[in-house]
Amino acid sequence: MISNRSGLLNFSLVHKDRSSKARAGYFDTAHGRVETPMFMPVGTQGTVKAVNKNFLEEDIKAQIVLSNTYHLYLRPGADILEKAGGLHKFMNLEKPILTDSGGYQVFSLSGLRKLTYDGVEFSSHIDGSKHFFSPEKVIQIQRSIGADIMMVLDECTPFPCEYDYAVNSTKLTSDWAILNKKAFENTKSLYGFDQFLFGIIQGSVYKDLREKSAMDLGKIDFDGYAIGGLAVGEPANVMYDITDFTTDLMPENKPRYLMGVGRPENILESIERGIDLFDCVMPTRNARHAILFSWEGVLNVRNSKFKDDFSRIDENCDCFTCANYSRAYLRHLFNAGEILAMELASIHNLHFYIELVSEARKQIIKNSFKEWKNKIINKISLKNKLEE
RNA sequence: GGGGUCGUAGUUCAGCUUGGUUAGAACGCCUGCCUGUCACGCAGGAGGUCGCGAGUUCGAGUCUCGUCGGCCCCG
Repeated sequence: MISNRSGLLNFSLVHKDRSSKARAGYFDTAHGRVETPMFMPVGTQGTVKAVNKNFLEEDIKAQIVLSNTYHLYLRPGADILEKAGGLHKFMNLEKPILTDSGGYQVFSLSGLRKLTYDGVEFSSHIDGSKHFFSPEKVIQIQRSIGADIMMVLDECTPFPCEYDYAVNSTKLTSDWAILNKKAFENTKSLYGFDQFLFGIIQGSVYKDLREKSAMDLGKIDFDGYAIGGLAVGEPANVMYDITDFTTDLMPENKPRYLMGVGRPENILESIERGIDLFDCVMPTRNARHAILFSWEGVLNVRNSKFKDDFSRIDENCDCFTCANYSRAYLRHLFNAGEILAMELASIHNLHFYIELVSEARKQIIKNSFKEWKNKIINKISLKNKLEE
């Protein structure tokens, strides 16, 4: 049965941690189940950069991938995606897909943009052509994409952000949320399966605005709720504080998604504060820049000390890269500018991120999350200090 | 043997005509950064007795002479 009503996503809590707000759960989409906490690899342009389908599914074990409305709208365009039968068929991925609305791009590519109550006018980073995004337009595009989970159009405030600006911005995001929901209800899935809609709570670093935003959005029955506007340059303790504050105001029976976060330690701290979903470019972008994550901390595999280090990146990792190649070989590939370097590093980093959240889930169910989290974070930061 | 030409950073070169702060570039090397991805990107750093020796000059990578080495041409 296809529905164009939100509030129908089946999210089940499997276990709640006794000593923190951490929770383990799952939800189902037409393209499969997502176990939470979960990390979503970022596939902005309909591809997780440098990683093919086989590795994504079988080695990395991604359960859901994030893509992007702004980028797919500009290229290849909604018409091509419709002709292809949606993004799943186009990129040949039978996994759940969540699409960001483009709200972040409006903020991050803000060189040329004009915000009004009706939407945002912006110019393409590709050819400079002018375009207009409204809540309705963004829903329509996400229908063409066929994302399992669509995100509302919002305004992502920068950091620092003046209080007065944040007040107006948060109000705009709340007003847009209503329009997003209406557009969602007035349109239908194009490809024969249910799509869901998540709202985004804004409010910058101001608790009263976060509270207002959470209340406004809470009145609208979204399938899940995201916290936006964090990890944009504010100190980590501020991010944790706002996250902790905001999750208390979010429905318990719906997925909570902290957008754009983050470093491994950010993710663990946020799981502790009640977050279920994450996405971040860090494992993939940093992989392409030779930064590898591991259970022992971070290493820059371009460093000369690895030139004759034939050990694996991480003794405790069983990803394809670690099973087959050494640090010295990775360093050689990066130094030589070989494409394989980015592929192998991306596979490893994504494998690590997904294993990190999967292990967190197991620890939550075992009621040992907090101890485990402290141990892991100490290990990672101790190693990072030794590196200095 | 005679003539020409070139010797400057690890590499390839610029600077010399017209002498003047701390001799530059590219690549390479080293290090750091990256949080709802436009970008195999961005930022920084180390590295040179300017082949060697004299001379002219207040001052020489630059002008003069010698010398050593590479390459080319003529015998």
